[in-house]
Amino acid sequence: MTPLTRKQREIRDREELLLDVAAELLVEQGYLGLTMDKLAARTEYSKGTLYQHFSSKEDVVAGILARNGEMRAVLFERAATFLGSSRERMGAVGAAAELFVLLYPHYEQAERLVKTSSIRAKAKPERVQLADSTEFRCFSVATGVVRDAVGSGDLVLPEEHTVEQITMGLWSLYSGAFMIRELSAYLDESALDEPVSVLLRNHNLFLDGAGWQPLSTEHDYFEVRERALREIFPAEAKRAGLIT
Amino acid sequence: MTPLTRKQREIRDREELLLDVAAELLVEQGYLGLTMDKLAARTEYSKGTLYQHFSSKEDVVAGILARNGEMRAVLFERAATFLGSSRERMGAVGAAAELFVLLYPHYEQAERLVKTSSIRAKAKPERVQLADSTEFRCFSVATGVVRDAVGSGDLVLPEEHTVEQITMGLWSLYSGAFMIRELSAYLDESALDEPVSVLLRNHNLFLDGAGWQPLSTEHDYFEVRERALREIFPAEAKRAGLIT
DNA sequence: TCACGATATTGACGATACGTCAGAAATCGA
DNA sequence: TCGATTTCTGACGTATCGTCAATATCGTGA
Repeated sequence: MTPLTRKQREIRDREELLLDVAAELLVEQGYLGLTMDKLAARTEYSKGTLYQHFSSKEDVVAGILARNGEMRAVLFERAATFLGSSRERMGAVGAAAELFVLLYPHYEQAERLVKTSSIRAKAKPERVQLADSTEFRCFSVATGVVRDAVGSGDLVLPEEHTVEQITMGLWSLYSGAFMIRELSAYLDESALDEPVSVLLRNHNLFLDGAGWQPLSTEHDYFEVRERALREIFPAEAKRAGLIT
Repeated sequence: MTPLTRKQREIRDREELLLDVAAELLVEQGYLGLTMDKLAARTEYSKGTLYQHFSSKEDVVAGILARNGEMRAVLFERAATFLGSSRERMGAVGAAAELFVLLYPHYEQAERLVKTSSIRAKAKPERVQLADSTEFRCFSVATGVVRDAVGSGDLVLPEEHTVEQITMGLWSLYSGAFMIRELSAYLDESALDEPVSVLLRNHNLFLDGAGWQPLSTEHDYFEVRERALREIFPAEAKRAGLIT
């Protein structure tokens, strides 16, 4: 790595600023309210300059996704270092996922947009790939924990099942819960007032179903979650209001 | 209900046509490629006429969602009439969910868009509510089956758990799997080649974890799925290629 | 310090798409 | 048949995207 010139640093910093302001706009006014003219006005750069960074409005959204995806991957990787049984480590990874959606509430919106194929198609391929790769890193971290569980004997895979399948089940449980949580903002009156504690309970049911030891009936995974947050993410969890 | 006049029928039929063509455009060219001018040109109506039906482009997408949502709700309601144990009936509901995504592949795309708040905000509130209510009907059908299971003693809810929570877990498993399936179109190389059989396996793990009798270790739920499709949805399942 | 070529920035502009509305066309009723 | 009413139409005003010729800034060597 050669050191960056001043100019290169300026450009990198400017891109950060642009993404910050774009994320703000996305939260405040949604996808349709995020316009290149507004972004230019708020950042006090011209539209031409914006287009030196991003090929299109959709590319801006992909940029937001890629940047926050990187943060999520880092959280997942840190979570996997939690000291404990394999199932406890998976609990820590779940806690990281939870923490992430609280810290970056606009991520899901950007994700949904970039997963819409016609929007994805207009973003720079490199940026889309970068965003995808951060998601893949997260998935890999989780799969690694499942694999460790199989290796240590904590988890005996039922016949025909694979480690990826278990990961995919958990992944689905989390993404479904987060989606419902976000939606409940306008659906409000649902019998599911506390999506997050529901989430950990379902995480436990699923892993119990797979026979991953120790079962939730024998171990307090709510306590594990709390401990993981305190030990690995003290600052972030405080910021998100998950611990005091 | 008073009978519809000829004019009213014409208008209703026209709306069907508009939604058909709009769904076509959405599939072919995506959200950004679906334009009101194209829709007008293809249907040979003028833009003014389009706007007598829909308040905006976003409203068109919500219209697609509401119409297909209605079909999904009907499939779910039929599935719940499957004769068998409570857990077998839930298997039938899962099969309906699977069938639906195969029959209406564009539904998910429309759903993702309408769940994006700024897009939802531009559609007619009645139409959005209609789309929401069809989803709620599906959720209710599933919850009803869980409740029956509790009533019959097939399922003893673990302490602090609720029927809605079980439904939400299953719902998440399905929506997560469908999302990944759709995405794998461009992510391709994943260790998850057969998202759907993975799905039923995860469905089983989750319900086993909840202790819903009879457990998948004691009963062949792949056979149940097959039977449900043949008995309740013979025509649709054939069309989707799930049975021959 | 200044001059000059290279690089970065700007904002006006063309193109496209949305949503509207005044006028044209079709329908209805007497 | 003809006027009233409803429906339909597409040209138009506005907004936003993405471009590019013109302008400003920067870096460097005399």
